[in-house]
Amino acid sequence: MIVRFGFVAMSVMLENASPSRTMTYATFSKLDDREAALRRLERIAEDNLRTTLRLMKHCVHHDVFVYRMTSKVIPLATHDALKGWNPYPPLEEAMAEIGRYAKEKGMRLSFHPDHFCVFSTPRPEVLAKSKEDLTYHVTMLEHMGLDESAAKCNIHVGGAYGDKAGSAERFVRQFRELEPRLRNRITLENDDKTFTVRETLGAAEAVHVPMVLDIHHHAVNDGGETDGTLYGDLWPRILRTWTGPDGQPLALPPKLHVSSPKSERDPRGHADLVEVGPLLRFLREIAGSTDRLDVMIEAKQKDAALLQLMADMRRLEAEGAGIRVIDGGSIEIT
DNA sequence: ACCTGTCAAGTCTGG
DNA sequence: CCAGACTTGACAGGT
Repeated sequence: MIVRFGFVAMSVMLENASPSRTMTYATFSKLDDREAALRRLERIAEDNLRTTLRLMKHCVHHDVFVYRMTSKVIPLATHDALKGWNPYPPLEEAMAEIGRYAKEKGMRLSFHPDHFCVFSTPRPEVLAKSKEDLTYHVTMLEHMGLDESAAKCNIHVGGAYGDKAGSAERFVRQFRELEPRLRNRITLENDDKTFTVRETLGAAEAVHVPMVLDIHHHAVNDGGETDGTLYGDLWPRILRTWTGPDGQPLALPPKLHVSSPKSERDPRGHADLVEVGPLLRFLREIAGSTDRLDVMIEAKQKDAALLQLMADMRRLEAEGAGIRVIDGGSIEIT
């Protein structure tokens, strides 16, 4: 099994490399020339896209081909007071360049809309806002020229509202009503408080989208599953969500999210780095089940955490741990 | 240059 | 029923 590693949004190694620069609405609304203010937002967005491309080159330099872009590319993109603003035309070239570079280098790009994208909500206005938010992310991928087989948006099922089963059903119902353009862009991830692996998997199967397994979320919200049910039942079903109707693997390999608990006091928080031991144990358990796997590192130290993890992998390789480090961003479990 | 409070958002909890 | 917690990186405004 070939495993590629990636990281999220920003680098702690590069200087002045935030892809999430912004302007608050308070500042925007104080500017008296609205058109000029909009141009300023567009300029910030363009800078964020240039920085995103710079981060992608940084990835490739380190043999990293899995990268999640920040959701905060276009400041105030979905703000209610900016309805009617079309920020995309001036950003088209910058977005196209990102897509071209990703395809040229074989990079897997993704988005993870924040927890405000909730298709289980009972509130129509929140559902409408969720559609808007997802549309924003999908529109960017479209402008990048990355089709739905190449780039996805990962979300959670959402809130439980005191009735988890009913909320899951509402998720499925409301999700099915989405335009195919949005539906076909989704992956679903188990969360750390509410929807467990089994519950998320049920929803993913019902709406026919791939499921991303977050092993840290599972550790703190396991729904009483054992290793036996995880490896014997749930994981094979998760893998099946990454195949087409013909049973053939999708273009995108299955994806895993990995992080380590921040502390005993805050077990759900993300630590600076990722512990190599538990991750490697998991990878070994599933090594025979798929040829390829992409692992998203979600650590406070971002790219530095990925580099440290790879250094740990090299050490284990030298100790004869049955892994082969292929390059700076991928390993083979043998 | 640095520090503290605020911002975005929706859900959930405590009072 | 409403205020505050939660989460995160960056702004905004003060020193």
